[in-house]
Amino acid sequence: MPLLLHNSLTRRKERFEPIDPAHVRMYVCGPTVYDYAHIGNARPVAVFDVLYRLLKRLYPKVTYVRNITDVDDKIMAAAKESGEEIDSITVRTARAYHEDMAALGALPPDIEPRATQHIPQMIGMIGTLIAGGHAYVAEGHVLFAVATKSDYGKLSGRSRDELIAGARVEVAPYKKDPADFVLWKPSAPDQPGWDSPWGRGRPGWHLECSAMSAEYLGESFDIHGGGHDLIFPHHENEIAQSECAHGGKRFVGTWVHNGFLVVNGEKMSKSLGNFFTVRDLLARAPGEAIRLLLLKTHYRAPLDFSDEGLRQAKGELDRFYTALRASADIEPEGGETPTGVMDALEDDLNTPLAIAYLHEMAGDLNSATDAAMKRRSKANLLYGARLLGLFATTPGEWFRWQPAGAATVGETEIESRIAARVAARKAKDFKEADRIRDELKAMGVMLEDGPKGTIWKRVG
RNA sequence: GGCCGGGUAGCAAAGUGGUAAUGCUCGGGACUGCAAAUCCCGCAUACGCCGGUUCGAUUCCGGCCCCGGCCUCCA
Repeated sequence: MPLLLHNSLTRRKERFEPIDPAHVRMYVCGPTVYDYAHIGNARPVAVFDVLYRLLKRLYPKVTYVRNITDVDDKIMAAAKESGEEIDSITVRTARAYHEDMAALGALPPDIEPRATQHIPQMIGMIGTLIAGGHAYVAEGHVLFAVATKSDYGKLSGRSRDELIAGARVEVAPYKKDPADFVLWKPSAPDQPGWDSPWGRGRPGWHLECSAMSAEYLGESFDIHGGGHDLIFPHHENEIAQSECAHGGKRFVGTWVHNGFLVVNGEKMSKSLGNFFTVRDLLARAPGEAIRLLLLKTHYRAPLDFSDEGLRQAKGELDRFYTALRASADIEPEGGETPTGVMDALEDDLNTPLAIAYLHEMAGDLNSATDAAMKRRSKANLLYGARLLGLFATTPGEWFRWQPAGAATVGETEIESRIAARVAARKAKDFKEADRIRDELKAMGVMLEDGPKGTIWKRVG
């Protein structure tokens, strides 16, 4: 079946038709690096990682660009508050971001451009916009003239008049039109800035994505993604800048936006202070459990984050890894993504349905009676998970995971106690055997007696 | 107010014009010294409300209610 994606521009699920089937190009808005990523920031990373994997399966070449915003007023504010140098903050935070996203099993993008390294491209684009009559200089600022883009508002579904009517902020006096937005703004001597034809200054937020996507993906490309909240004004303004700078050429074919992650029904955000960083969560659950949690809900639906949800996601992976561990000696047969999983993902990234198939396959594997069936169902489970980026670890590693700061007991110690228990059981001293089992359980180690002997796992 | 997403069993979460996947929870059984894991069976009379179209709607259309988001930095 063809790949279907919900396009925010048409508000419909439509067949994905790449501009060049030989080379699919995707841009996703990345982080502003001034603080650790929270779980809400991680949702688009997980979602677009699945899309990236799927596209790579479907097309010979895919270029995935995700930017890093390293010049921004929030970064400047963070530097002022802590006294840490801006460069130090952005480098350190970007590194932490990479670590956290890797822990979630996300593949790195092909290109990860930084705003500060593309100032000339941005200045060039502003020049083009001014020359084309789409931008003007006012009091050291360069502003985009919204009135020059007749279809401005097509993505967010709002007219220029509505924007002005709904505006809740004071309009800067130098704007010709209240809806105009900043392309370039002047920097004070103590603020980061670059020389430009309009004086020393820095770019407006929307501009970097237009300049960098053009640099690496061309004036028109296939998919642009990000969180739902970016539709307005960020993506709307990107369209305006890019299309006006490129002679009206269509900027992006398919806009994909993920829904919000909420906590207790409320939006999670840094400004509300009700957020969990990925870092904190990784101390409480394996990264893959966080990833599964993010993919268990369809990407466009709201996702209510909770400890119970995280616990359940961990439990589901326990089930999968239990099945894999029990079939460790089975050689998987066949290497195809199962049709159910493939169809689900091609239908607008239906990850919850794909995961449901995974559960059925785990059941098939557990209940398989003959070797051929086992080989086949193990292959289905393994290859089904691959596009979702799951089962990145081995059952052995998975069952060794424990939360940070947990009471711990060494593996040799565990083995020797198990040996003592085996001896006790052999001697029919079940009281002693149960005592050892309870003792280990108190230390977070669960025992399972099976035909092949006793195995153990750590539990969170 | 405008725009967008959502409202499915105890929880989570898919989906469909002909009485609805999957996982967890729960009950029974098998296995086990007992457990755990696994398997088998079962469970609940689950589709926000009101109309309309239809032989038939949870699914299509209209209206309404509720939750959340955007309209200001934000994934």
